Amino acid sequence: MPEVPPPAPTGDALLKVLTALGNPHRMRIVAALLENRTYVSALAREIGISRPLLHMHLQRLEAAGLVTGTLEAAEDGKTMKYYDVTPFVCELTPHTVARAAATLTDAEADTAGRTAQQPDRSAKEEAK
Amino acid sequence: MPEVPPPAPTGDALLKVLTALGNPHRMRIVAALLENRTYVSALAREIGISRPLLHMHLQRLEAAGLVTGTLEAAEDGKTMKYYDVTPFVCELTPHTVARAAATLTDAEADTAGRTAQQPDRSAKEEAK
DNA sequence: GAGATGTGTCAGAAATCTTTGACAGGTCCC
DNA sequence: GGGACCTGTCAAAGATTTCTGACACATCTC
Repeated sequence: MPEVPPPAPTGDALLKVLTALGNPHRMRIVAALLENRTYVSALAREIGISRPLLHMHLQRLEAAGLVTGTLEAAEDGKTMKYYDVTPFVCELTPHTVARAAATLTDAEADTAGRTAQQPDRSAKEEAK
Repeated sequence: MPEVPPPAPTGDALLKVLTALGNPHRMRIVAALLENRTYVSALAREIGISRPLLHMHLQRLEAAGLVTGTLEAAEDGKTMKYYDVTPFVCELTPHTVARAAATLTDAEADTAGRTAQQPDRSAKEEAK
């Protein structure tokens, strides 16, 4: 097993995780997916929301790196998208929050697209 | 130190923490307050936002239990509200999220039924 | 008194997030 | 050819959150 480094998330990454998890539906989605992986339609029926809505929520969770979706072919040939939760670990304390806040790229001028994910980060800010 | 009990936050409490922390300004507020406590007006100048806006953000953070504000009298008699960050600890993993999701009192919009339930227990300041 | 500081509140824009309904495609089985 | 499933997308409403400009009060100093 490789060394487990301190996550030390960048400000943007932590912000994405927090906004992704800060929603009742998405918390329930993680809970349902942790118990047993399923595909989109079944999950929508399970938690009682529409498919387009679930699709959006899953996209948000996946963009934050909390779940991963894989397109799989069932025996009968139908393609279904199964989702699994990522074994993420994130410790939330004043210190970790402050540390992340220091690397927040506030004016996020990312191209407006639906596949918005991990913007490149190269600038490290040096305070004081 | 004695045994540190697992926080085991209720779904609503965790949700409140996540939505409170899931905002660039509020993350920066926690960071600034961790470095040194201040009063509202000074903090507003420090991070460059208006006082009413900061007031709202602080209220949100305090409602989540992440910071605490105390009204103190300066030497010259002016009353200023100083804020400190609470030493919160919250581990974010699929398991903790799922555990919290199980106790979510989400559907608060109960159109027909009237269930006795007050998730909000805020102590009001005594009006002058 | 005026002017500086501090506190808090309020309505209303502005921006963002959530949700719905309809649409597109695909594969199977009767 | 339907249906019954699966996948995805889109535009537009609906509901929240964010933000700004005012306003109110208080104290101290000039």
